[in-house]
Amino acid sequence: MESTPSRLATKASWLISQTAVHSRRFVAEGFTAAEARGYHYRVLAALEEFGPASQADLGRRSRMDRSDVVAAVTELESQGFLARSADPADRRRNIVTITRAGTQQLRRLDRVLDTVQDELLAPLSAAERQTLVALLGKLIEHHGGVPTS
Amino acid sequence: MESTPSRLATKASWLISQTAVHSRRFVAEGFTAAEARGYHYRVLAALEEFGPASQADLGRRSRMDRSDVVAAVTELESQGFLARSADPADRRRNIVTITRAGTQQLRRLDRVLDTVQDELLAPLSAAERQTLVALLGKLIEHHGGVPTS
DNA sequence: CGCATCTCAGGACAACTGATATGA
DNA sequence: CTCATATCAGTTCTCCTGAGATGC
Repeated sequence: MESTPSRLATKASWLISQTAVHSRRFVAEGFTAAEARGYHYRVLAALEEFGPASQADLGRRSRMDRSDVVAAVTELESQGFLARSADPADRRRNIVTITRAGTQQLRRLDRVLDTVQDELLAPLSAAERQTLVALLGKLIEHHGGVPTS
Repeated sequence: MESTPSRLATKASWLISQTAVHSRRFVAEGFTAAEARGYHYRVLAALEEFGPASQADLGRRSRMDRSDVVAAVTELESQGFLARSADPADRRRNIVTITRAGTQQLRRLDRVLDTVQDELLAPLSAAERQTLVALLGKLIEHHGGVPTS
């Protein structure tokens, strides 16, 4: 039974990346079934919560690179989950709007993520889950990624 | 001030992947300076802790795909950090051995990771860090990646 | 024969960079 | 002119798949 080098167990960077691997596996499973990817969820979530926005705004809100926003929006548009239209007030901008189908897709993906949540955090008690979420939120906030607020 | 969609803050999968992003950024910074990658560290760590091994064993121990082990070992060999030699008892196998330079490189990378640790976990108290490590370890263990034990 | 080992080719994702065109 | 926006082309890294050659 090959065991993992013990020094890795003391490195937070290793623990986090490995946890992320498991998480990604679960997410990918559910998302590919819905013909979606992580970027799609982020864009749809930002659109529903903040309303129509330019692609630059979407990128800032969902912490995505401008070029990845272009690709994600193009894909979501071809799936009918959002619409691109020129902004008459600023002709550089595209106004991106979520469609009814897009909202439904978002609900679907939300359900996928809730399922992932349960699978991923299965070994933890409710209190432990809360603690983990709080600690991770603290880290992200400190490093520039404000979660809630 | 663009804020992140609040629904994301409640999804553990998002929190973990975002934390992993920050972590990877820190690690990459230190590792590229040492001309190394994550795979290199894993291989060297396994070699030092368990001694010479075949590439298949290295893959199982460091949880790497067989094809990635090939690439990592080739790179480390060309850097002089390990040596490949044929196993006389089983001619399918390569016996991989860490060199003195490889051990030194491992120490260097260890120092990098310790620095990353401090940067990444900066906002957490010592007790919180311990809690986080324990919770993540629990998750990984449950999902098939035994850390210490 | 089945099975394990090593190797290579290449795909999927997420994150990122640089260049370009256009318009505020 | 400077800055922002949108787009395209291409890179890196990790994880993963499939196929082939060789040897147990």
